[in-house]
Amino acid sequence: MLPRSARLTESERFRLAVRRGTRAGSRALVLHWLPSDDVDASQVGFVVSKAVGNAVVRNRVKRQLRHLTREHLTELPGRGVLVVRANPSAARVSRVDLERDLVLGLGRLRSRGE
RNA sequence: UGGGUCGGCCGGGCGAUCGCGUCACCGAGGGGCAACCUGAGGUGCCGAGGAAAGUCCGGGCUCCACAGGGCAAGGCGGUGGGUAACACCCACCCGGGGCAACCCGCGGGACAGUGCCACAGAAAAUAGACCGCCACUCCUCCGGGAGCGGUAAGGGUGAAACGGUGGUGCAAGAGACCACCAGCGUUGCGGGUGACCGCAGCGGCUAGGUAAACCCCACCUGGAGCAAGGUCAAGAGAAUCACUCGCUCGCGAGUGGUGCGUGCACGUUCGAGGGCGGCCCGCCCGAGUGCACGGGUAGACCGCAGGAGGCGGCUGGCAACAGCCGCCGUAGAUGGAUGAUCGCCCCCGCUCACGCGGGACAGAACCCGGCUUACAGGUCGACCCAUUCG
RNA sequence: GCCCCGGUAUCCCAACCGGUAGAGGAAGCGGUCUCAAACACCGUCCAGUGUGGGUUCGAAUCCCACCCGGGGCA
Repeated sequence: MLPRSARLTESERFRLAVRRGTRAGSRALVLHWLPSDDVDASQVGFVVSKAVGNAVVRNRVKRQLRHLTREHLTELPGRGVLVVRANPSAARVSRVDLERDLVLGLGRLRSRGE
C-alpha cells in the first residue's frame, strides 16, 4: 500500500499528467508521467474506469496497482506525478502480469526521459 | 429405500510477516513566559455483505412550510391481526392447480354512467332472424315457387351467441309448463370479531366480457434530501463610501467600512415576487425579484454510528409479534482504508500416484424495516407420496 | 442521492388511448440504361418488436420484474 504522502489527490494534477505527461503503454496499463518540482515527493494516482468491470473488480485492480507501485517507487525517472490507467484487459490479468506491465512501462518512461 | 414439498443456517477455517485506515495510549523534536498547541515515529484494538447490489416501497433524522375551502394528481384494494410504517409479515376466507405435503392469485364494483369487443358470423348486446322448421293465401310445368305471419329446437361462425339435460306440450316451437342441476336476487335461522359458511323457504326464470379502458367506492399521501443541515475559516482583482497624504488638479497611494459585478425587464402600498405539495379562490410575508453574461469558492470540524441493535431465557399469542430479565459492544473512508507473501487444513476438477490448477455472487458511504434480483458449495429440520419389512 | 428517456428488418425509423407488424428512407440483390460505371427508374429480399411473467379472446402497445444504452439535476 502506498503511504498517504505518495498519493495523488488533486484532480487538477490528474488532468495535467494525462494531458501533458509522457505516455507509455503496455498490454493492461497506460502510464502518464509528468516531471514536477513543486511536489515534496513523487505522487501516484490511478484511473480505473467502469469498462474494467464492476466495483469489486475495479477495487481489486486498484489495490493491486497501489501495492505494486509502492514496491517500484524508486524506479521512477526523478520527481513528478505518475498516473496509472488500467485497460479493460487488466481485469483478467494475473498479479504477476500486472507487475511485469508496470515495470515495462516504467522502463519505457525512463528511456524516454533520457 | 426412492421421489417430492416447505422452511432455517453457513458463505472457506487457523496461524505468521510486510503494508493501509479509524480510534486509544506513548511520544523524539518544534513553538510558547505559561496554560497549551503541533507532532516524525512507535505500541495495541478493530476494520465490508447476505445480499453491502437494484433503488422498487416504508420510516427515522434534518431543513423549509404548517388559516381554510374546492378541484385535480399519485398510491393502495378479500377479511382480521402484527408493526414506527409499508406495496412487508402472519392467520383465515374465496377461486384455481396437485393423489398429497403444498403452491398460485393487482382477490372491491360491470343493475352509477361512458367506451371497446378486429376477422368470421344472420346477429356482438333493453336484441334480432341468414339457412331452416311450421300454418295460412296465391301460383304451378306437381319438382316446387311467391307473399304474409309464427318460431328459435337444429345448422354453421366465433374467445364469447341471452341457462343445461330429459320430458310434457305444439301446426312448428319456446321456462309456455314439469323434474333435476348450475347460477342470480331475497327472507329467516344457526356459526364466525370479520371476509364468509351451512340449512330451510320464496321469487322471477337468466343476467356476456373488459375496470393491469375511462370511471365509481373505501382508505392513504406536505416538499425536499446527509452534496439534508449546522459551526468556523479562507477568498473577494473588480465595485462603492469615508478619512488621510501626495502632486503634474483629476489621478495615485494608504487605512477603515460595506460588499460579488455588469446589462435588461418588472416593482416598493396603483404590490414585483414568494409561501400555503399542483391549479383556482382565499389568506399571509413583502422590497426587492426574474433572466442573461462575467467572476470567486469548492477547505476543516460537527452531523457520524447505542440502533424500531444482536444473542439467550421466561411469559402471552395458532402465528407474525409483543412484554420482562440477563449478557454483548461490532467499519466509518473522502482520489475514498481490506492488498501482498507464506504454512497447515477443507471442498472441487485432472491424474495410477507424486503433484498441478481452481474456490460462487459480489464492496459499506446518514441509519433502519421490507421487496426484488445474483449466487459455487455445504448443512439442519418439518412434512407428503410410493414401495418393502415389522 | 434524486429523476427522466429509449430498445422494432443490416442501419435510420413508423405503427404506441389493444385487432394479428411496414408507411417510408438508406444499404444489399436482380434488371433497364451505359463500352463500363455513377446517377436515375423498376422489381425484390429482410423481423416477430431487449428478456421473462401477467391481464385480455387477442399485447410492439396495458401492468410487474429484470437486462442493456443514453441523458439531466444537486
